Amino acid sequence: MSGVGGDQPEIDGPQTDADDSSLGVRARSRARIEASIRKAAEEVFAEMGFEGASTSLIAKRAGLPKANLHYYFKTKNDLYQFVLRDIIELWLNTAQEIQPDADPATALAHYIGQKIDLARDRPIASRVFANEVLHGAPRFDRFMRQDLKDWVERKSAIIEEWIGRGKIDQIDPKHLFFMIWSTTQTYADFSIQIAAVLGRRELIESDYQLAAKQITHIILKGCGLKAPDA
Amino acid sequence: MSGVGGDQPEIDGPQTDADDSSLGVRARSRARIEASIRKAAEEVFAEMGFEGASTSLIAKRAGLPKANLHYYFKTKNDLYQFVLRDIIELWLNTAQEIQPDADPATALAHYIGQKIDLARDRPIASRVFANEVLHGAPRFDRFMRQDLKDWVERKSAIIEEWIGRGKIDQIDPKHLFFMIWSTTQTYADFSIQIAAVLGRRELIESDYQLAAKQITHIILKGCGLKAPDA
DNA sequence: GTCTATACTTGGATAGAC
DNA sequence: GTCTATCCAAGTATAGAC
Repeated sequence: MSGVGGDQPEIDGPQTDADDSSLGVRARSRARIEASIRKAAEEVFAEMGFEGASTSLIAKRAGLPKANLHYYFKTKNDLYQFVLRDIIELWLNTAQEIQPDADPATALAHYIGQKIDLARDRPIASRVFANEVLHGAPRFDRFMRQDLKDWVERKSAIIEEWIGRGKIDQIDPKHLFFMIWSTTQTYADFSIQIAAVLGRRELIESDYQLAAKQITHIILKGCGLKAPDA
Repeated sequence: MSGVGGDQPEIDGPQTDADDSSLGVRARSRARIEASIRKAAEEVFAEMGFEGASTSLIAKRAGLPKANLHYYFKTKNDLYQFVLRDIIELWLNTAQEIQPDADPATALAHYIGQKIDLARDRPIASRVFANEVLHGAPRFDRFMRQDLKDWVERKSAIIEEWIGRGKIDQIDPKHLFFMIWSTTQTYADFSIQIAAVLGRRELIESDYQLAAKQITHIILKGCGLKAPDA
């Protein structure tokens, strides 16, 4: 059952009406329910992992009976795929500013800021992603070997071009991405550990700000860039 | 012999591991079996998480019947604690070279190298740790809020001293540790993702070497340090 | 479309023979 | 100390009433 896109999860439900005229109200209602299921599922998958998550708990948090959830998503795996698709989209939509003609310092600073914002605003999505990868990505392989690999290669080519033009030190672009991903996502995935070390119950706004500032400073300076004028 | 599994939760005992030269035949046999159980358990916990791991699979991989495993470890949680202790020790034994009179560049470079070595040599232990933190550290809280927090505060005080003496740029020591942890451990925890992006089935020696080199370079330069003479 | 009740399966843990 | 057989709880999924 590997592959996110190979066999797409049925976001339209078990049996769509051949008749489109009934869409309106019903489809809206369905969309609302699916959204509340997705939110509950994301939380539970993040907390307990795929195996640990129980459909009954997800149903309870979404405020409907377990059997009803199985009406909307035939299997637990279908529901999981539904959640993952959302997360993949978040990932692939970052780093828009990394472009050949951009200023490297500005673009990288912006990218790091974007990733820290995601860590603060969507930590749960990040944890579902991390959990999947951590456990061997059995339901995620296609995304990583195709979409993500392509993404990195496109972005790395741009950085290579920056290097060629002498706009940035000669570093390995791919490992630079691994560095940016890890340093920023750690504030979502391992926020509990960081909060514990900082003596807090949970991270606060100034923690994220300091993190973004210091990560940006060290990486930019480490790559031979000066802080952007911003 | 009296030490039959049930009466003493192996977790908290000061009991040492494999050094069994002074023990009897029975204890030696017990230690061997416990070691094989630990190895199997570490693998299974890393792959499936705590909830997903089944004692039957652990028993199977350790080459003994399930009931027998429950003879050595009364509950799944006891076994998990047993595995965690080993990992905690690994963590707390790093960064010996971070000392007030050390050269910052040398000490940090060595620490980063040590962490990358761990990522390469003990990725499974790292993943069990990561999984525990990722899911809210329900069985790990005390370690993080006490031992680890103390550890970071001791080490951070040393770095503050370096800063005071002008040996290193003025950075936040704690967030520097978060940065070193995340950039290095990502090569264990998310090695599957990194390998996928690099187009490999698994990471190879040169990947770790390049990672260590680039992480060290960027962090040292980013902190205003020159590469150590080494 | 939604809910109640239930069938079926897996997995943690134990009893008791050897 | 070790193994077979078994109990019991939890969890996925479905049948069928409304």
